[in-house]
Amino acid sequence: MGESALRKDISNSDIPALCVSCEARHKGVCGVLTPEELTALSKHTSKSTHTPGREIVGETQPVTSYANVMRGVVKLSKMLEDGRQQVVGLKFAPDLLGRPFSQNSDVTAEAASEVETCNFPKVAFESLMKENVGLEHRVLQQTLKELDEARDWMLTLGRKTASEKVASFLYLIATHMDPELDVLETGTTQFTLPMNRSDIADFLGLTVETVSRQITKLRTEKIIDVVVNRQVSVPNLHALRNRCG
Amino acid sequence: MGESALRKDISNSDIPALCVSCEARHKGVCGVLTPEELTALSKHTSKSTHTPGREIVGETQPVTSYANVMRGVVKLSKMLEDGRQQVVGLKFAPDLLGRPFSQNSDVTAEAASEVETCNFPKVAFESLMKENVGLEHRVLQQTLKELDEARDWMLTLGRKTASEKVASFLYLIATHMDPELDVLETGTTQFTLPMNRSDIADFLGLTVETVSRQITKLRTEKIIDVVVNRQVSVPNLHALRNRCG
DNA sequence: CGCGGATTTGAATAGTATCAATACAGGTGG
DNA sequence: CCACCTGTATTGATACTATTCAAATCCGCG
Repeated sequence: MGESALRKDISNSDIPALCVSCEARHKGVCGVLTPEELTALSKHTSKSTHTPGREIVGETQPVTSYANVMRGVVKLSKMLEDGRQQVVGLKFAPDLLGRPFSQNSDVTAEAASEVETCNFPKVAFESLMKENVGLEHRVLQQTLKELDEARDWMLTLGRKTASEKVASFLYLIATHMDPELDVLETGTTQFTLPMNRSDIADFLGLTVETVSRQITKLRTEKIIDVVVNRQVSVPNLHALRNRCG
Repeated sequence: MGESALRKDISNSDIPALCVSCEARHKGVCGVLTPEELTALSKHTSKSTHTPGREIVGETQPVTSYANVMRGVVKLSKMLEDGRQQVVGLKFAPDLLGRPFSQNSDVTAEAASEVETCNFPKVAFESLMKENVGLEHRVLQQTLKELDEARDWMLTLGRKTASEKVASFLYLIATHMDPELDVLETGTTQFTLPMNRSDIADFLGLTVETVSRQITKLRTEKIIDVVVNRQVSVPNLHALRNRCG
């Protein structure tokens, strides 16, 4: 097991071209990697784009690679034998996709919107985790964040009304889609929903019809403004927040 | 930062008395610690017992220690301002209680049944994590397990009927309370529910009345036998499993 | 412009919550 | 040891929310 010499004084030109403008290098797991490690890893990486609905990683199917979400939204979902489906998480850039130390993921990862990912082989990443303890630390941090989010959503699924669920979803998207958005800001925010009504219903544990009715209700109450289908604008984020229960 | 010399050839007598019969040392996070580390950590540990309902760690309140669950069941819950509550997780021995790297937990940990914990200061444990990378690895493993469980439960909360929810809960308890139980076993299993109907309702996102009705229904259908209130026996675990959706 | 899938709207129904009353379990004191 | 008492659990009647099934409308796109 080699010692990894840490050198911070390396210019940007030593960083792989792929990584230079990547969000994951700053806020994601790659942030703890040295230029040398980035270069080594980048030898095995490939970028790919996924159209909405395209399955990225199947349920209980062997997973041989990890991927950073670079653009778009990925939905993680679970299904019952009879087809009932539940979206159990959404991944935004620069989140990491992949279940460490497990040969098969028990969730399905699917592109919700148009998605761009940066993929690297499972083995390459896991051996890097052994060399650079900071990387494992970062993975732990992200996993803890995901756990917090999952538990927040359990409260939504178990205890909120349909109306509160829809408001919570819109609030979640509003605060995650626009990186510039200051959560304390009360000004108008506008965004494109990264998924269709059916996916939203599966995320909220509701039917499409109920989601649609609640969106209509929020619109007539002037909490949101649906410009056209997926285009939503929120005049006052606090007012929306107050509808989340 | 000192190097930790690994010596495996140390007899049991070097292990702190507290740890000798502790489940956490075998299956829990303490399993990766060397006898020296165990001894060092045990200087700061204390055992405590909690009666049902006793709050172990409060929501958004500073957390200064971790704890291993040694006996009993701890429930983790979240609450809305208006009092609606959702249980977001159950901890059994030898699970670790505590949110790494965060000053305040956003969930409330409360003894569901009578609980015994082994507590150690946050700082002692976290500095040990820095020295022994295996410990952080173990924490990551447990966090990933919790995330899997949280997502499983999201499917239950979002997509299952009241009847399936209650069956799922009973199945979960049946397979977690009796460590001897082989899940593939079809023989009769009997156990004591570690919590009251109100807690069960908060775990399932239902009301007490609905939980009660569904238990009654499962009983009349001979799927379970309620000996007395908390004492449940399951003649055929597969039959119960089939009711989980 | 017209087609097809997505979304919204409508009416009837089912499932769960709510409110109220009763029954039960388990502990206490006579 | 039994009667009582208190909190927990069950049962009942009704209200209400969300689902289901069906139809209409909208949106994006060729």
